[in-house]
Amino acid sequence: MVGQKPADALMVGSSCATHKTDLHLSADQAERVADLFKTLGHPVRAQIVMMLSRGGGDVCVCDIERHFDVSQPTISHHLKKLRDAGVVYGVQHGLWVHYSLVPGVLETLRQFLNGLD
Amino acid sequence: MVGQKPADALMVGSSCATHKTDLHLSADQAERVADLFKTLGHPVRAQIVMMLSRGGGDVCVCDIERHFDVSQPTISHHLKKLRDAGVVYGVQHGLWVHYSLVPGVLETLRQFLNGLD
DNA sequence: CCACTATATAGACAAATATCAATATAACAA
DNA sequence: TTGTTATATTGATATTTGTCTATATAGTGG
Repeated sequence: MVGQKPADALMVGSSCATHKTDLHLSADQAERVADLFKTLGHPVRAQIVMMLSRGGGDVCVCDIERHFDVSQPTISHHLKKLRDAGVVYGVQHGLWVHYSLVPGVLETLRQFLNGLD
Repeated sequence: MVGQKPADALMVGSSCATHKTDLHLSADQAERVADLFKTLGHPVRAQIVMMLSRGGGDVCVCDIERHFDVSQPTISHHLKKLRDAGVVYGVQHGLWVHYSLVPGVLETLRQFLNGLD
């Protein structure tokens, strides 16, 4: 939880003219949303997610590696970040591991974005 | 541009069974999408964006500061990151500055997310 | 001009991140 | 068992990030 004031500190007055600032998003929810955004906030990870989506899942790590000009451990590191955030999962098939998107996990972000503008 | 292979390196064969990995997202586009995601990838910034949306724009910095338990320069720093990413803009009104969302800027992300799953 | 206020900037520092080379692990195959 | 291969982990290192205090900037009002 980062720098969040208690709820009863919201909506107090000020001398300037704008007060339309209630959040409608708890600090916990903000934390989860931000964590997902951060996870997608690297070009390699954004593209991995897109590959898994486009490929319909079950994409081999060896095929992921081919698309990028970074080392194998770096790809493995990005996959771990995606796994830890609950965005993807991997299944072992013999020597290979096939990755897929966790279904519905990006719904949180869609809802956040659709609530905006 | 981060660790992106040239396009002609895509879709080569492998000994494992999955090859459904064409990207449909250029490296430049991935960079922009990731940059926006990264910008929203902090709980304070995610909540600032939500406040601006909920408030319909023209929200005073002084009202933003009230919601968080971090110092004034830290809020200023986060607003700068949001400005630099083209997510928000501020207009001076006397001593105060009113921030708003840049209209439509999050459309890129909606499109990215709606193309997934 | 001077004091006061809101916001931004500069500088310092700790923590987190991205990357790579080297190594470990685990599954297959001979 | 021994070798080979795909992926993960470890450890080192450079860069980036988030935060603070202190200070600057710019607008308001006497």
